[in-house]
Amino acid sequence: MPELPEVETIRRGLAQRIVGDRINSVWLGDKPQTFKSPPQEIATALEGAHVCDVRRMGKHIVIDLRPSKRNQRRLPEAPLERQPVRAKRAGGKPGGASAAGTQWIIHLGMTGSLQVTSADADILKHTHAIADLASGRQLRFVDPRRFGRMWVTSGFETCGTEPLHINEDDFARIFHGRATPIKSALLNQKLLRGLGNIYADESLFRAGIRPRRRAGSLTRQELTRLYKAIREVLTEAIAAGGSSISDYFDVEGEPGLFQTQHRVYGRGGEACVRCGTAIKRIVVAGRGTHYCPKCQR
DNA sequence: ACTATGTCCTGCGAGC
DNA sequence: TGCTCGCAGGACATAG
Repeated sequence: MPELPEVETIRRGLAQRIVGDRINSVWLGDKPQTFKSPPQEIATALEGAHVCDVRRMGKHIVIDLRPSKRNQRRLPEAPLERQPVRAKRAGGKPGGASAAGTQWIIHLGMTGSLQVTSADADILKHTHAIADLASGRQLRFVDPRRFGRMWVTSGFETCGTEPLHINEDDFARIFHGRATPIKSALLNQKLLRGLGNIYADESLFRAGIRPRRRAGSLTRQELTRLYKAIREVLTEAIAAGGSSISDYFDVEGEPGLFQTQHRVYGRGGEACVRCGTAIKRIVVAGRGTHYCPKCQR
């Protein structure tokens, strides 16, 4: 399941391969829920567009496009998403630097992947979109379980703060007064964006905090440990090219390596790497949750 | 306003 | 061997 490190790995691979290229034509599949904009609108926005940049916001991939001359008509602005309660209004620049351009937004969901292939490569089952590039290659979106989504917009904004950008004080503030389990809070993209089930479990293990602890009950010392643990885990995972569990591969079809570094995720019943106690598996927020009952309090 | 839960979707592995 | 069943989970809708 692509979380921040996997999406970042994909972003880097994509940026290397498609920035500067142009989209000649687009094929979109017949699964309507994959497309959050009308398919015709996506096709119009993409066809002829020049790829300026590939960025990441949380788990979203943002492909910045300069529309073709023919299609300069502006897309509707992104609907204003409800602001998280404690989010401060960022100083008033409306839309941001690229508001003038078009953005192709892709969320990979659980099993989504993006591949840059030659035009004659076999088309995998569950391929939902293909963009023909001027270089002769194709950018393909494949997603067996169809939790992934794509759409086009301008001035894409999303709630939550990047866990690798936030400072420690703001991090601590996010959890203040919350009764929900800390694991649930970590998965809430409106608070922090980019953490998913794997890295939430791994971060809590490194911080020595039980997943069911009420978020608001964490001491400042624990929050400091958690802040550092998250940064450490994400940084290491990005360096390893992400974790390959089930369907994850980067744009070249290469798996990540971080799964060998998992200390609790997917290790229910096995011995804790630190103390040897059996790792417990419980369900929190409807998600499989793994922790060491001795190391995590 | 916050929190918890059900829903979507397919592949895979366990069990018989 | 071949079948059924249950599980995996990110984001969103809905209910409490």
